[in-house]
Amino acid sequence: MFHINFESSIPIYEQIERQAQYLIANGALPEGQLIPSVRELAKRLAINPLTVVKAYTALKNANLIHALRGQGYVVNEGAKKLCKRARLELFQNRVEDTLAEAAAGRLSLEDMREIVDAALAKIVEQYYPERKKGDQE
Amino acid sequence: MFHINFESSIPIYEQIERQAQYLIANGALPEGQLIPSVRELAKRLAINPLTVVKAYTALKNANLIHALRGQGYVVNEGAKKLCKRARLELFQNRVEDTLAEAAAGRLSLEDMREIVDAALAKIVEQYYPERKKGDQE
Amino acid sequence: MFHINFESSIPIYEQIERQAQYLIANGALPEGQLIPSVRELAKRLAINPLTVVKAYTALKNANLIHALRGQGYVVNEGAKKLCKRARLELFQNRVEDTLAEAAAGRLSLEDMREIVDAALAKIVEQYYPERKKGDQE
Amino acid sequence: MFHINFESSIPIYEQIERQAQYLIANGALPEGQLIPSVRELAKRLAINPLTVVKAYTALKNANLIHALRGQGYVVNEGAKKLCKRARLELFQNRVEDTLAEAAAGRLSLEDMREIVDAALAKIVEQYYPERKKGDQE
DNA sequence: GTGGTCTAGACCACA
DNA sequence: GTGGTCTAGACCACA
Repeated sequence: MFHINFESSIPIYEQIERQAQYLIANGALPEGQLIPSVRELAKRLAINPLTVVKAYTALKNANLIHALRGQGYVVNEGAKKLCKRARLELFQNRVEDTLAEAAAGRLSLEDMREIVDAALAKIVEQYYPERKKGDQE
Repeated sequence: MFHINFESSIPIYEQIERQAQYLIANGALPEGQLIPSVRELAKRLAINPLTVVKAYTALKNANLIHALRGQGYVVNEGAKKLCKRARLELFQNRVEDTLAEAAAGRLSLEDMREIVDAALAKIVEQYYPERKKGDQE
Repeated sequence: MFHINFESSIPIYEQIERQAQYLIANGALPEGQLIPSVRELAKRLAINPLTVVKAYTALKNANLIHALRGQGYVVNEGAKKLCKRARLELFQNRVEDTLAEAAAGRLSLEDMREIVDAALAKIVEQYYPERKKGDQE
Repeated sequence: MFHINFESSIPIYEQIERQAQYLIANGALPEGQLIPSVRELAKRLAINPLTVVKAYTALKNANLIHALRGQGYVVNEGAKKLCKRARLELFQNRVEDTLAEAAAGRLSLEDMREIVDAALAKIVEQYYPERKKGDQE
C-alpha cells in the first residue's frame, strides 16, 4: 500500500503524506477506516516512527484523519472529497506554473504547444492505452 | 538584468543560473561578452559572493561561460544554441513529469485534458495576447 | 445516562468521572444507590472495562462512592453536596484561569468585558430561555 | 522574551508557539524582523532544537513566519493582525465553552453570574489596577 | 552561520 | 497495544 523511494529528493514524510492522499482519493483508504498505526507503518517501511508521526500530523492538520484514543488514526468523513479536490488543484497549479515560467522565458507559443501535445500523446499511450487521442469527442 | 526572489523556494544560486541561461538564449548576454563580475553582481543583488561563485561554476561546467584570467567570465561560442536547447528540454521534462505523476495518481484523462487546455488558454491570453487559440493553423 | 464522545480530547475515563459527578449532583444517582457495574457500563459504552475501573477508582478516592463487596459501587452519604460544591469550584477555576490568561496576554479590559457579556447573553438565550438579562434584580 | 514552564502540562513547543503569537500581537516581534534562530532559542531555553523546530513549523503553517534562506525566520506581513484576531477568538471560545459546559450541567444562572462577576472583579484588581469596575461607562 | 530531515531511544497518558 | 512529546546526535543544502 505504502512504499518509499529512498533515492528521491522528496522527503520521506512527504511521500507518505502524498500517498495517503492518493489512497484516500482512490477509496483504498475508505472514510471511517483505521489507517496503519505509526509503529506498524514505520516497521513495514523500515523507517523511524517519528517520520511517520510527522506525516500523520500533517494529515491531521489538513483535516484528513483524526486520532482515536488508544486505537489509532481514522480517515475523516469528507476526506475523500478533499483529497480529490486537492489532487486536481495540485496538478492545475503545476501545469500553470510550468507554462507561465516558459512563457516568461519567451518560449515561442508554437514550441510550447508542440511540446505539450507530444507529452500528452506520450502519456495517453503509456497510461491510458485503451484510449486514443480525440476519443473524448 | 538579474533579480532575486528571496521568498522563492528555488535556491538563489539556481535563480542566477536559470536567469543567465535565459539572458544568453535571448541574446541579452551575447557570445564573447563579459558577464557581471562575481563581486559586482553579489553587491548589486545584496547576496553573498560565494552564492554567485556557485552559480557561475555551474555555468562553466555546463560549457556556457569560461574564465578570462584577470578579466572575468565570458559567454562561450555556441552558448546561445545550448541555452535555447536546454530551455526547451527543461520545459519538456517538466511537462512530462507533471503529466506522468498525475497519470500515475489515476487522474482521469478527461480532467487532465481539461486542465491542460484551460491552462494553455490562460497563458495565451496573458503572455501572447496578439495570438488567438488556433492561430497556428 | 452515560455517553461517551470518542472524538473529544477529554479522556474517556474523565468523561465518565465528570458525568458521574453531574448525575450525583442532580440527584439522578441518589445517595445510597448502586451505580452501574464496571462490566455493564463498559459493555453499554463499548469501551474497555479497565477504563471504567479507572474512572470509578477516581470517584472512590474523591469519597463519592464506595465498594459494596460482591454487589458493586454505591453513592456515598454526602456525595451530592460534595459534587455540587466541586462543580462550582471547577467552574470558578476555569473562569478565573481563562480571564487571568487573557489579562496576562494584555487583552484590553474593554475587549474582555465585551466578550464575556456577549457569551453570557448567548448562554442565557440558549439554556435559560425563560430568563431575560437583568432578571436577577 | 521566551520562557518555558517545564512543570506545565502544556507541551513545550506549544508554549513557544503561543508566546510567539503574543509577542507578535504585542509588537515585541515586529513584522519583517528576524526571530531568534532555532539553535539560539534552543540553547537559551535549554531545550532540544527539534522542539523549537516543531513550534516554528506550526507558526510557518499558520502563515505567521517564513524562512529566509540561510538567515532564519522572519515575521510575515499581516502576522500582527492575525495574531490579535486569533487571541480574541481563542479567548472567546474558552469563555463560551466554559459557560456552555456549566449550563449543560444545570448550574443555576444566579451562581453562574455571581462567579463570573467575582472573577472579573478579581482580575480587574490584579491586572488593571488603575481601572475600577464600571469605568467603561 | 541558517533551516530541513532523519535516526535511535526514552517516557508518558490512554485503552 | 495506541498516539504524543522530547532528547541527543547526525548529515544535508544553502548563504
